[in-house]
Amino acid sequence: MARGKIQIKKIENQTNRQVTYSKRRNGLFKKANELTVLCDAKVSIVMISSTGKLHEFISPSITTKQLFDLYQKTIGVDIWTSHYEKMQEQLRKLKDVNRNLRKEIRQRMGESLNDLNFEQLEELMENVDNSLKLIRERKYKVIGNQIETYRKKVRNVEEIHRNLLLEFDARQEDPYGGLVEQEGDYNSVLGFPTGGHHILALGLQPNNNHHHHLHSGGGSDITTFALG
Amino acid sequence: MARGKIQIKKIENQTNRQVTYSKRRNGLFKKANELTVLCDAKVSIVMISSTGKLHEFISPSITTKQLFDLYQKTIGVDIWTSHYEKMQEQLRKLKDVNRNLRKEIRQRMGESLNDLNFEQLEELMENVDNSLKLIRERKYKVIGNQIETYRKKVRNVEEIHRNLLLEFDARQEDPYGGLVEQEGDYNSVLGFPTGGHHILALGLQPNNNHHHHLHSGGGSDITTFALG
DNA sequence: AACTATTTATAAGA
DNA sequence: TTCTTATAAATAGTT
Repeated sequence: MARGKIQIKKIENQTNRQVTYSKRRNGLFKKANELTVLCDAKVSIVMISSTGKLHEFISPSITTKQLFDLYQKTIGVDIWTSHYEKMQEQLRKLKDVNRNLRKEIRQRMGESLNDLNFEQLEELMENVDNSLKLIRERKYKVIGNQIETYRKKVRNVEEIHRNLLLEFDARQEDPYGGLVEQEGDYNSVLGFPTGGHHILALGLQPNNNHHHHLHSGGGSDITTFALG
Repeated sequence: MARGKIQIKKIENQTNRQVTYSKRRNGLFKKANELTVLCDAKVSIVMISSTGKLHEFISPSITTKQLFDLYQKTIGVDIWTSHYEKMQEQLRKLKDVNRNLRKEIRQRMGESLNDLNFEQLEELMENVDNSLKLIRERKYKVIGNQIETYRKKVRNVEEIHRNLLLEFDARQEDPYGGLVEQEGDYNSVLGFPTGGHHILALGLQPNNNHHHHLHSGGGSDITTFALG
């Protein structure tokens, strides 16, 4: 539009084409900006040059995505948008449900009771009381199970004990081997890594007031034990 | 740009603004079209006027959607997809939180206790027990408030009653007017549409066994009342 | 919408 | 790319 009129048709010279693209792109963006300001409009320009380069103009008051969302809403609904809106709706509902669940818990914990009237409080109390009973019941059942388990373990230990005694009687003439080496079995049977000791330790505790010393060799020295 | 230079700032006159918008929009689209042809480029322009109207230009060789898809691919950060994935993540988390909240409630209701061990049951029981105390406290407070409210109403009624008796005494000589006309007040003060009657009806009941008659003129006639 | 005096954009050259 | 500048095009204000 200067130094001679031109035909509006593709510029075949590649360099010229790129120069013109650059110049006119600037011109277009400048005009778009003026339009934005003068007319309080929102403008988005996206362009891709013949070499594949992308340039965009967007009014300062908006983002390309926002404008595109608006465009979709106005022109027609595409799949993505409807999917997106469904997800938003779902999110909203979940948050709502969540809030209500939290409120229910708070009320069951004795908080946020201000909007409940007398009848509702009465109902809540009865409900929580029932729950308490159920939990207590369950607890007793768990205790019962544990007792039963221990009872079985004890029976097992007693059985082993009996067998050991029999074995001990059988080996009266053989002083080697016997109770001491077997002690480990008690613990493993009880399922106590260390605590198993207690059962034996409580009943029989070394009395340290007596200065006793372990002798090597067989003798009449006896370590004394006192009840703890 | 003609008949005088203009400042690039919002045109305040609404009509001028719309005229300019229309003219410049045409100019912009014409330039965009020239750019498309001359430089073999792809151009999309989407604009929304200050009145909310949407206009678009798109190069003949492409659709707006295609160009936006290209835009996404080129800009890379793929605004829709990342947004979409964030939403899905958010949804997933919310559902998770939701499930946990429901489980907590069920446990507080004495259900789904199977995965709790003895200590956890003990803790839960204590917790629910505490909650129960809080709710009971609140209930008592609500009861207390109600009692207080009624106490005030009763006091109010008593006050009115006293005043009526005084008035009644004062009108000993005037048998006209008095108790009957005032009866309506009792009800309204108590806030009972019908029940209010009881309180007074019990205390003060005309004894119909005595055939009493209201005399005109001052006299010593006294209506007698008996406890109901 | 059309007109037109001016401003602005820009093609070609440097 | 940028600058220059002659000239084409756009457009502000008016009718």
